[in-house]
Amino acid sequence: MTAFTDPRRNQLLAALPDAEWQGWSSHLEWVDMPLGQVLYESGRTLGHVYFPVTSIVSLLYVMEDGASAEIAVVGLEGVVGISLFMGGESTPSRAVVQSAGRGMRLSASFIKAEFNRAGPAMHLLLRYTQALITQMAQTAVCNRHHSLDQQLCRWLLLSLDRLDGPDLVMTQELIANMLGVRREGVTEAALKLQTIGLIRYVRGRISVLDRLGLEKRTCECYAVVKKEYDRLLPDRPAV
Amino acid sequence: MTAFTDPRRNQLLAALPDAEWQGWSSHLEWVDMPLGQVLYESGRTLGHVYFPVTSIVSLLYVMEDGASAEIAVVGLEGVVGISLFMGGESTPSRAVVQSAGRGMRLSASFIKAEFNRAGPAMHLLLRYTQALITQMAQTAVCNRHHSLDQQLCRWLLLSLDRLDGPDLVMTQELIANMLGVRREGVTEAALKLQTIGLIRYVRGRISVLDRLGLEKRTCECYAVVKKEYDRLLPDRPAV
DNA sequence: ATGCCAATGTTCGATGGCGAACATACAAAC
DNA sequence: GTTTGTATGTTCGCCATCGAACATTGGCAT
Repeated sequence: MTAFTDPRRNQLLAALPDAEWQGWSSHLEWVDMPLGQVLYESGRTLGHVYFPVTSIVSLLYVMEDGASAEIAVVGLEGVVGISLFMGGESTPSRAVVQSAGRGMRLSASFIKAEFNRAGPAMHLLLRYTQALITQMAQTAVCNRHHSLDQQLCRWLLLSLDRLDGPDLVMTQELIANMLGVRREGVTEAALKLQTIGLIRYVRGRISVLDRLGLEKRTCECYAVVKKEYDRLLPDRPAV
Repeated sequence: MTAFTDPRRNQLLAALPDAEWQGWSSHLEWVDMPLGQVLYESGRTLGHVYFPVTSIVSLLYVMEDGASAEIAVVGLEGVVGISLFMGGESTPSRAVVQSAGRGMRLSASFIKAEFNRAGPAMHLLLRYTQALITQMAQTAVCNRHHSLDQQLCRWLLLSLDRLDGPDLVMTQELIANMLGVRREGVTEAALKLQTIGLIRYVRGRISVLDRLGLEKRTCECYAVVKKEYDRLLPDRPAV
């Protein structure tokens, strides 16, 4: 079983105490998560929660006029569908697979039952939810104050953290949709990054050449969020 | 006991089943919440959670350069300090009293213990947290896509919903700080609103004359958030 | 190999908000 | 009534992003 097919590459599943993991593993099922798949739609009740393993999922809000904005991103560090255990059953946002891959899912009834046991799994999911809240808050701040350049760097880093290698399969058009800006704006920003040697891209494939350079160029938002995830979600099971 | 001094004007306290309320009431204490008071600071562990009764609290992020942006607002419908029961103990944001008034507070240890009983109080707090998440998400969207004009309307409406009358005690300078924009921008937007007769203001006191007019002028974000609060937090105790 | 289409590159004027500087006006204190 | 400080009003040039229109390029299908 390689790192790519180990379900516990997902850090929430990895952080689950063994006792819980025993119970969960027979209920977890692999799902393919192709690019563009909509895991859930605004206002719709969810049937499952999804633990991305090699995929990345965007939470985004689609406005009445069709424009959109990314609210947060979920990858191997988290879970999609928190409204199931938070009690609301749905949210006004949409979840779309932003980077194809695989993940594990659990039925709504199972995760709710496990959550309501009020044990370590619940506390783990709640700490994850708080980290997600931080990401959303920082997205709001970033949208207010930072340049497209900086936001692109932040977005690339957030994606990179959730992938295995330095390559993202992602057109500028899609990035623009996520960030809620024009495609041309992304083109210009990406050109600058390529010119100074931080990235290289060809038709929908972006390679990050200089990760540190991106970190220097982005705003504080990236570090704030990363630090908070690290603080709230230690790598190994907590007793 | 007037509406102003009834602790259960706070809608979370009101929604608490009587059994829980019995246990809580002796631990709740009134606190004055003067304008500008910092309830908690970024990264600091909290000593209490606060249930605003007549006050309004802003959650905001202060950047390294001193600029700020409001992430969400909490009034009689909610509680300040969710990180205590979410398990993180702190957040990277700051909570500041935006509109002076009173509130009730509970010690960190008490609220954590109550939450961990995993009963109706926990589920109520979690549903509130989900509503707050929606507000944050919509703030991110609004910051990305909507004009200062629309955002000012949204902000006025959010404040109005948490107050008793049509008057806000609030300078344009402070509003600008919350929204993360320049004071001059707020002045211009407010002038327009005053010219068309939606509001009237004099030196730090804003009177809303035409609430419906504001609702027509603001973006969809306001309605999305309001609808979600109404859906997640029914007025009366849930069994 | 050719054609086609998705992806990227380029340019234009328009616009909303910024930063700075300064003017006015109200209200409370003296 | 005068003073003083806070609150609001006004202006100007600047810049990032927008919206639209169009050019170029790379890779896949046939």
